[in-house]
Amino acid sequence: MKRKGTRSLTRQKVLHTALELIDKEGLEGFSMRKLGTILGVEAMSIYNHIDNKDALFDGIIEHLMLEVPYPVKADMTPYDELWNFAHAYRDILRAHPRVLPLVATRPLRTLASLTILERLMAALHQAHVSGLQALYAINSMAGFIIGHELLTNESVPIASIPARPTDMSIWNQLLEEDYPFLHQTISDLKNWDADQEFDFGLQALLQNILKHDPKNS
Amino acid sequence: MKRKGTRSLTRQKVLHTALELIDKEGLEGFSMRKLGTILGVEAMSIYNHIDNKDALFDGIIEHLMLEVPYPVKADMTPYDELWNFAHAYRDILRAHPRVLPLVATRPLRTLASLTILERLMAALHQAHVSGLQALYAINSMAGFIIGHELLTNESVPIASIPARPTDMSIWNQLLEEDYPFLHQTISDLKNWDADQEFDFGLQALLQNILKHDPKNS
DNA sequence: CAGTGTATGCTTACATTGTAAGTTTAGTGG
DNA sequence: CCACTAAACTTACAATGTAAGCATACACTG
Repeated sequence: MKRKGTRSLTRQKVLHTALELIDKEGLEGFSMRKLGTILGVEAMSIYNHIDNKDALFDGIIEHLMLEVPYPVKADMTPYDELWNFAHAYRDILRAHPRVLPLVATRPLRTLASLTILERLMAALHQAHVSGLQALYAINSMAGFIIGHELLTNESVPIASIPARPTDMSIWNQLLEEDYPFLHQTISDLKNWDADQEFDFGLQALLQNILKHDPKNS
Repeated sequence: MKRKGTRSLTRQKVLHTALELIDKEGLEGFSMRKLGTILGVEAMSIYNHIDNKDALFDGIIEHLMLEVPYPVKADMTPYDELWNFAHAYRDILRAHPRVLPLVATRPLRTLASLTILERLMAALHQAHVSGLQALYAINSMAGFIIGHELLTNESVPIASIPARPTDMSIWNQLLEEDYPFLHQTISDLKNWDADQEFDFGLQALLQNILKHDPKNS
């Protein structure tokens, strides 16, 4: 009985394992008791390292945000810097699809990503976008990233358009006379691509955000 | 004991009351028992009208989507049609802020909003945007709307920027030397406006989406 | 109108959840 | 080596979603 009372648990280990558990079983499959079992510990022991379930979730998100790599390369244009960050952020979200509802739902209550924000502001400043405009730009981009990921992530974009070409059951019900334009795009659906769509929207946003700048650097 | 066995409950009433309950108490304050009490009925009776809690939530979302008015005016440009729809959609979301996590999280599994989709496609077609491009455009817009609303709605945009000018506690901790660009925008925060930010992003998106069309109608 | 089927509501019951409260254990500093 | 303390364990409870079975009253049948 070597593990009784022994200090083996750490906050890091709790967060890490919790993330793994959610990745595997989803949010509804998650419970403090299961987490405890995996950690080889009673559920209540976890509460020595985190305040409660909500705080645990906040910790997981912070943990995730810290993993977003900020793209640093020499002589990068502001456009590319924003573009690459957006993709890096999206990649993290896509690496943990079942955590997405958490990220989307709860505000960042931490200073963790201030550094990232500062760098984005710097990039925009370089493109002569600053102050409120820069904030608006960043928030618009962040909103788009999260929102688009929600719509795309094992789910169905607005009004039951199948995200994956596989589940086209509903589309077969579309009568040509009722929904001519939708009917017309059924054939295009096989070429639908989430990444392309993301790039489409991101490009539209960034081009307009940075267009006020005559020279692009 | 006049109400025993009497058919008083309807699916509509259940959905409507559930929406009200969530509006008032939030998602975590919601329970089948509370809903039953309000309806003057035992919790289990509700299950005669809906399959389970999840189906109830789906129903609420569908109910909400049906309330989004599609803007119809004569001689509207496609741009204005999309613009107005985006605002109508956002208005509904903002009218029920505590339902937002639901809308954001769960896919539309219903045919309810196909009509809206069809009309958006028509508008885009009028602007000579069709097929996959049109889908990408609509989904980008929808993603932006939901995502931005999530970031704005009683919450904090990426990295603890206060959505409302009121809670600026964190910003005071910003040292000028560590975050010069952020520090610089503190003074601008009092002018921060969610609506302006939304319009900023929406405009950026729509302008680029429709720019392929030389004449704007 | 009598009888019967069925949709609707009620009652009871159970497993699962988060976590408060109290107890035990084991490493650490004196 | 002994007391202190942090960490883990145990127990307990209230709240949740919902399965199963029972009761009632309305809608038809004849």
